[in-house]
Amino acid sequence: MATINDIAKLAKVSKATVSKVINQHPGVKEETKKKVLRIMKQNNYWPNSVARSLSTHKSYTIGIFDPGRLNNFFFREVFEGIERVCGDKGYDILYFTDKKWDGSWVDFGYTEISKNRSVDGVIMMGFGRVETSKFDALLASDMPTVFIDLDLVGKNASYVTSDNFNGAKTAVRYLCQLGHEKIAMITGPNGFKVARERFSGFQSVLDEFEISYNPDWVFYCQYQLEAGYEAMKKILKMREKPTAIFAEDILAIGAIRAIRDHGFSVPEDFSIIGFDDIELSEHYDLTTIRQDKYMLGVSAAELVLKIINKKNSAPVILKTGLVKRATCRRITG
Amino acid sequence: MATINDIAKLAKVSKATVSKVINQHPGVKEETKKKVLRIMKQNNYWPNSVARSLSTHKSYTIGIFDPGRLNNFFFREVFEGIERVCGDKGYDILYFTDKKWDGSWVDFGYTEISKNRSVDGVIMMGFGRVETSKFDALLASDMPTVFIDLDLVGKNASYVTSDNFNGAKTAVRYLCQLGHEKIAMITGPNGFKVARERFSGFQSVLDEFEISYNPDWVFYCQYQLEAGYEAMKKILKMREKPTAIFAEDILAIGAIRAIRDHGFSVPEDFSIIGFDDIELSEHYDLTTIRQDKYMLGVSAAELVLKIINKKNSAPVILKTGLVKRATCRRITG
DNA sequence: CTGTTAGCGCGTTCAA
DNA sequence: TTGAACGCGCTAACAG
Repeated sequence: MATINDIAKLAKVSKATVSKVINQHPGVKEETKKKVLRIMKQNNYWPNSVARSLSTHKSYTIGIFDPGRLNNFFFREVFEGIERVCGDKGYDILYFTDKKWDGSWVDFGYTEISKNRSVDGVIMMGFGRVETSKFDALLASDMPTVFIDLDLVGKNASYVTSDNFNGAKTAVRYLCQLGHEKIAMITGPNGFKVARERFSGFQSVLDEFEISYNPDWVFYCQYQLEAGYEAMKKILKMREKPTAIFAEDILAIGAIRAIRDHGFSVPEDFSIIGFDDIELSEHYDLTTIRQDKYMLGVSAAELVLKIINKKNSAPVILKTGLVKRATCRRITG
Repeated sequence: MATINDIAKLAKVSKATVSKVINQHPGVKEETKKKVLRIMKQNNYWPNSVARSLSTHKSYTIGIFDPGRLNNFFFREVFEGIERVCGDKGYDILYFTDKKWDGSWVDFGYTEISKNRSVDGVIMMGFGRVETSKFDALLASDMPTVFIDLDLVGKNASYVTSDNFNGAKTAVRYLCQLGHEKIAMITGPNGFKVARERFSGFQSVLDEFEISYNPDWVFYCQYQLEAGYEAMKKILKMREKPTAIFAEDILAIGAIRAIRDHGFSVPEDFSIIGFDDIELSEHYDLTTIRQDKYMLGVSAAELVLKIINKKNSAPVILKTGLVKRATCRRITG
């Protein structure tokens, strides 16, 4: 690979001059500029980005921390949005792997890892739990940071999220309007921020419709199909059963499978409404609340670039929408 | 962030000594080593990887080119395997985004992009078409490279793939053994290497069972559910219909949906066998040939690391397996 | 065993 | 308008 020195010699100028044309600095005679550019083309030269990073402290790279390893129906779509924006702006993506040998990310610190690799900013996704202390250093640092679905702000940190509270309200309200008064909720771990917000929306609508809240009909579980399945099995064993269930998509799908496996059907016996609208949901004809995952990624990337460029860093909250499919029906009191 | 100089001063040694303890070079007195290590800990110091890359020409980073942008049921799982191995070995992953502004990857060249970013090796995935010319430069270069599902070898290049030919044979043979003699195939674009191999396997078994080959029952289409749906619609309109269909999973699922939408059922009216065993397949209870996608990723990452370390670089071909579920039935001649 | 010195490839003053 | 010289943080001979 040719270096800036090679080009300088071939063009019979100093490397400083070459550097100036590369970076489009003014103060280079048009003639020599042309010449340098030509030599660069001829030698298929492109400045080495590592050396450049070392001296500019800028890498045109966005780091991503993602404990879910993309093994998740949700964040895969988010990733697409991030990729699109980064590509358009000339950034590549550094996906931080989870190193076993150094005690993993948390022990070493997100800030250190990011600075060490000289990424220009980081996106934190898939950290659902509400234990913000491990992010303290990052929030206090000057590393441009954007959290997805965790409303943390800091010196150079902000977040993007869907409007979980209102999305949940839309879901439950829809159920109520169809005549349901006995509504269960199967949701994520109690420690998860998004799960809490959705639960708040759920309760809020119950109040609104003056429906009494039954704690036996609320299930907290891991975000896995099997967990939704098990929760539904418990519901099926109750003497007093709900007529409708609100659950995040993957859990809703688990519930649907449990219902079918036990000889019941959807929506005849139970109405189900989801939250997320993951790809799988369409295959189950699941009525659900759609989160625009691609836009979540786009927004996160755009926001981190804004912070990098010292523009505003206001959090972004995305609207959700009701997607009516076939798992909810009207019931008559 | 502390630098090696800061540590050297604090420890009252030269930075060369610090460098030696960092890199675990022999020839440092145990005592000074302890001291340096202690100072490093105290100052939360970790060597800057960019500077280190500049002087060592090694970055502990594996690059990935993936035109499918992970927006694909298949490569998402592959990615997990890559991530696992890279993480265990201390490598991060640089995901090359598709830049619009520089004429995209192909115009600028995979080799240049890789060298420019100083990645230690690259994995090429999701390049299905058989147009190998655009890889010529990469194959001739000394950049350690591993292709997934494209049997290209070069100076420092090799590949991993599933045994598509034998996998396809297993699938079709299973159908034949169930008594099917009228078998259609819905497959990917004719230009795709994996599609060709599977088609060869298909034909091979037809010969083996002395079944005449009917070209009207072979459909080439994009790897999209809708394409499988449309192909099946055509089959449904034929007067002489096959009794079984062999198709890659996403196409098989499209076919199943078409069959159901038109009032027929699986496997009563048509037996369907897939290839891939993507996540979605289980939800359709699709009998299929499983590719170990996670292992494909693991193997690719291990192979590229071997090449980097000048070990052997023999191609890896992974076995496939038959996963019996509910979409195939025995028929009586 | 330890320190000095010279790069790695590029950006950026500051003179000329 | 151009170039010499220094610095980014670290590694790698080579001396001492």
